[in-house]
Amino acid sequence: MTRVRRPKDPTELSAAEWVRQQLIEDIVAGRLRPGEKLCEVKIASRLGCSRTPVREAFRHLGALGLANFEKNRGGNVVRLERAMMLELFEALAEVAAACAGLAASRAEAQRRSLAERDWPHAAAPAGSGGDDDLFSVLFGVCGNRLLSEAGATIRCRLLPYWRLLGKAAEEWPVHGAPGQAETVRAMAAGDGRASRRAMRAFVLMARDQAVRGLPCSVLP
Amino acid sequence: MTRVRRPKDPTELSAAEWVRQQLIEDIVAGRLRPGEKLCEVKIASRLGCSRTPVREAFRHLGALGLANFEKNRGGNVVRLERAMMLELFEALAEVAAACAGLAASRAEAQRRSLAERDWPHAAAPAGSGGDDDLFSVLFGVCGNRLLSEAGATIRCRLLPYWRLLGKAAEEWPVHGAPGQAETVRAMAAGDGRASRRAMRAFVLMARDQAVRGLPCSVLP
DNA sequence: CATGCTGAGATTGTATACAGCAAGCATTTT
DNA sequence: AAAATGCTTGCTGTATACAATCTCAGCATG
Repeated sequence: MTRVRRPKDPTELSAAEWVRQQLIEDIVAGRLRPGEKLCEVKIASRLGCSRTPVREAFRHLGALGLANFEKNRGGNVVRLERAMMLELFEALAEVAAACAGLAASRAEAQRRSLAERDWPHAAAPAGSGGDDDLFSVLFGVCGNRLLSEAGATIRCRLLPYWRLLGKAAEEWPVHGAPGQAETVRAMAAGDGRASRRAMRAFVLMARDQAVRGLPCSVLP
Repeated sequence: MTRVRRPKDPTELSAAEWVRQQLIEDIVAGRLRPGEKLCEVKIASRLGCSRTPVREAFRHLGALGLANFEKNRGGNVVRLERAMMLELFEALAEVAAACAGLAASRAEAQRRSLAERDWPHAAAPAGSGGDDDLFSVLFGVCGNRLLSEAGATIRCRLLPYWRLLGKAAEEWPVHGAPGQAETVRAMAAGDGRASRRAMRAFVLMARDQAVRGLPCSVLP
């Protein structure tokens, strides 16, 4: 893998933090693939720092659920099994539904802004980094940082697989748009119950499509 | 603070992990109080290890939201403000409601076992460590590890303040029991919608009582 | 041929050394 | 006297050294 050096900009970014961001990006973007071994020394030399910041970053990845580490045996990028992916989607559905429900009861101005946007692409686990898709905006206006973070974390864990959907993901906007639009309408109208229901259904539909789309070789 | 040494039992517990557990217990039990400064050197010497494992534990506390760390300036045990406590309770209500809803749709045997227990004390943020209160059991039977963990984490962040409620907490079982019983009944009956509603109302009631009970000196 | 042992190499866990940042205090300057 | 400046001290961030543990090829043995 190509060697990267951290920009020599000592402003506000410790090596540990930089490494952490770098590794998360690498995992989400698929440069570090599910199941891949994470070796402190190799990562450290690739990123041009010592093992210490790498270790701290590793522990953070572990806390986020993006990697597994066993004592004295190093770690791997988490490789989801079907059951776990179903759980992740289920949890995402619940958290997103809760966010939608709360968002529906927030200040009307914010909600109106939701209805007026045009939503770029489907949002289920969705666009790799852009922060203007349904979820990112939803998490922004729901008014509860904890739910937002929980949702964002869960989404992060699904993203590595999103890329692998390939063609199936291309069809997403087509099938996803109606559910997404319905959710947005309900939120804009301030109907909490309908928002929850629509959001939950939307994510669960995404789940079915994703689980169907991934062959057993990548999702055992 | 009294000096503690980790048991010299090399079975399956790295120093870092031990320190982490120790610090979490200290925070939840109030031995390390909200706002208290966390100094690597002092903690390390108190726990009889070097700074390295302590640093890793610190990062983990940060990820859990139990402590804040600023670059080059060390950290403190998180001190909640009223607004944040409200957010935590709100998030807990949503997550617990989701768990209750899911639990209501799981295998009947598990649900029946819920109805037959007798519930020791109220459960809102509740009992410091026991794992037989409503929440712990709920998280166990809801069948979704992610929601369980999210809920447990949020609860952990509230626990340090629970202790401070003092007399108000004593009254808890009285006011809390009805809502709790209703929630359990609904889950045992397999009524998802009622389970969610009852659980949400139950936690939000706990919130109001907690926020009322804490003076401004401890909850700015 | 299968099985178990062994020792070298690799990798992690922990301790320590060193450098850099931050806050407080004393001294100087106006 | 008040403000500015430069030390001093304590702490954190990172690198590196050392110890403990795991892995696995190679060999002996049944």
